[in-house]
Amino acid sequence: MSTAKHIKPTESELEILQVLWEKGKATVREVHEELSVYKDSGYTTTLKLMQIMYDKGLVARDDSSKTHIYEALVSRDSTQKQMVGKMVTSLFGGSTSQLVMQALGSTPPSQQELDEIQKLLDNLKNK
Amino acid sequence: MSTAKHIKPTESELEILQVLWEKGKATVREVHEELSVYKDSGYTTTLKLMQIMYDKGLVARDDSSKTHIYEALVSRDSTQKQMVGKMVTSLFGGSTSQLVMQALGSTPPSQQELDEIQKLLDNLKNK
DNA sequence: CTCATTTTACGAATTGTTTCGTATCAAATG
DNA sequence: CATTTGATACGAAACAATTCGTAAAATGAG
Repeated sequence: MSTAKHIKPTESELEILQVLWEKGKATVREVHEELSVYKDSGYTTTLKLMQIMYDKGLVARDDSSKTHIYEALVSRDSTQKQMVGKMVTSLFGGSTSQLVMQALGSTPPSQQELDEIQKLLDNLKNK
Repeated sequence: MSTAKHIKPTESELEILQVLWEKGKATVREVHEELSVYKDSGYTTTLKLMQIMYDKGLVARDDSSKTHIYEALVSRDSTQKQMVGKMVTSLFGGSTSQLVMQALGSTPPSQQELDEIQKLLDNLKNK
């Protein structure tokens, strides 16, 4: 039992999870390189954060060799679900459709993305 | 121009804004009563938070009489927009449609809500 | 008017997050 | 083997968010 599902990652932890979800497995160095593109905190900061995430159970770690290899323990999907759910209750009074309308209204996606959403919508309607 | 749009309310501040959006204007006491339903921090905690929000420019305050009357300075709509935007970048790699799909997929709205979304979708497609 | 109540103000403790400096260890290079 | 390089560990500072205790001021009841 993972018991980590209800842990809410912080902003910085989310950034790191992003990278891990994308890469699957990664060293601190690799994660830090990615973050460096848009952030300028030091290497040891990333290291410390990932150690904390390990303590919290957000990531797994293979420390069989000198350079440790990390991996996300929470899935992107479940984290998205958790945070979207939180947002729906805390900001949209529980109305999922309000959130959807807000999202679609403020930054309209491309034609192709609209088609995908349409497909999902069609699916939901036939129930 | 409010200049407070880019301030990100904290979790607790959001709870207070919730009440202010609902009530329009309210005293600290009134806000605290509402929060008490599901939270058990003290009255002075709510007071302090609202004072901080005043300093930050998140709320307005009428202190012409002893009991001050507060009012939200940031709109529910713009706050939703801001937080949804943040979530899209930080959790969905910038893809609004991914957020929409996640939201629709995990807690499907009612038939009527689906129709509303469909209407918005039709609108977006004709552009 | 006096006292109890309600309110704001404010300092400060507590807790959580982010950041970095420094020590230490292991490995590679020469 | 000595030195440089690159990695982890760890403490602690800096900052932010939350919480409360206590004081002081205004109000209202008797």
